[in-house]
Amino acid sequence: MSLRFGLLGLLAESEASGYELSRRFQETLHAAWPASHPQIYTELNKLADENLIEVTSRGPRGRKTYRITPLGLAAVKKWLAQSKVDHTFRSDSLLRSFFFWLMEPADLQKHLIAEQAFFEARVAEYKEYIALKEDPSYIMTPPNESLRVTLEAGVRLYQSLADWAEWAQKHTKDDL
Amino acid sequence: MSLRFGLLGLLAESEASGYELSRRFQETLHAAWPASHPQIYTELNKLADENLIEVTSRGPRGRKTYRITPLGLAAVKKWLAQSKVDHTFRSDSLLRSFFFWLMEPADLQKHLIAEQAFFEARVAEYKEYIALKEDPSYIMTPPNESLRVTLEAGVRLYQSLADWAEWAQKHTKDDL
DNA sequence: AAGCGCATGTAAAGGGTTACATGATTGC
DNA sequence: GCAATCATGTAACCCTTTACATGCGCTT
Repeated sequence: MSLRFGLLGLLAESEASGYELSRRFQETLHAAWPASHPQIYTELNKLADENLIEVTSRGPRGRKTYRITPLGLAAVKKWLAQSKVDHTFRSDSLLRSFFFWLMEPADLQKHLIAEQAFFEARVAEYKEYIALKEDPSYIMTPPNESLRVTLEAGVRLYQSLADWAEWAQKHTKDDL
Repeated sequence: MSLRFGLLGLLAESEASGYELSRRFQETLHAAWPASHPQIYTELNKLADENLIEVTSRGPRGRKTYRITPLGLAAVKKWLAQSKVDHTFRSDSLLRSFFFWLMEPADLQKHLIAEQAFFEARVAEYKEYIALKEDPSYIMTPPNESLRVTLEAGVRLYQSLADWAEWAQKHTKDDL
């Protein structure tokens, strides 16, 4: 159910075509909610059927530009204000940690070092993005303010996992 | 693909029936990889077909106890040592944060307070679990050592989100 | 004219949730 | 005898991924 609201949320900011939404998903929302292009195009057609969005123009190569309707805007706002947050959490990374005891110590150390590097790379990526926004020449629109808040979550989340991976290296080494 | 390895990993520790595995998933792995009972029973039958596990006994009420086979044990170990970690991350909670600018300030504050409380409750839960393990009378088996490492990840992860939710309250308030 | 990027889709398969269904055993 | 818990499963539906398919427009 979240994909549709991700799309509606992006369209609340400005009109866009499926292709543009696909790219914006890739660049930003992807970190919190991955979506592939067939899924996006399918969902856009459904949203249009339900009158939550509408086609405003057709360009070259069959390009369709969508705009959110008042009905659609009301739907996102209702989702944000009234629906229960789904706290489902799935992580291959953490699932593996339950079974570290089945790994060769050398493999485990290698694994944890790679994990730490991965998480730190994410932290660096988000910090760089934040730095761009803190440049005084950068125009702070409301959507950009929100993006700033999301990026802060990303930095903190991945920093905590990087620290964990580092801690786990020491913790599992001591026990040998 | 991760579900099967979650089941194999649990069976590597000891024999169990589908019902027991279902309950153990609920208690522990659930936090990193939720699984419902129809999914578990279906997967167990597939694993048995592929000779990765085998039925060792049948009890009352059609109860079947499964044991991991050497083939199955090799499969989990290979998964742990050789397969790429899937870093896919999905979070309704973070997705919403992209669209905070669409919320009424009062609703946003309420939302962030509730999120903080939720994350803090998780932290408390995991810390309590860790405290149990740190009791000197507690026997530290290898699986329990790993569980300790996983719980540490849980504490750090949810603490970072709780801190973020608190930070976001201030950050979004200042801008009004 | 060839090749790349734009642009949208369909189809099949896999993974996951929810609802439905059934029946045995235990404890009161 | 009744209710709760044990115990396993099927069916339908939804969401997501991957592979396949098509064609336009721009640049070289």
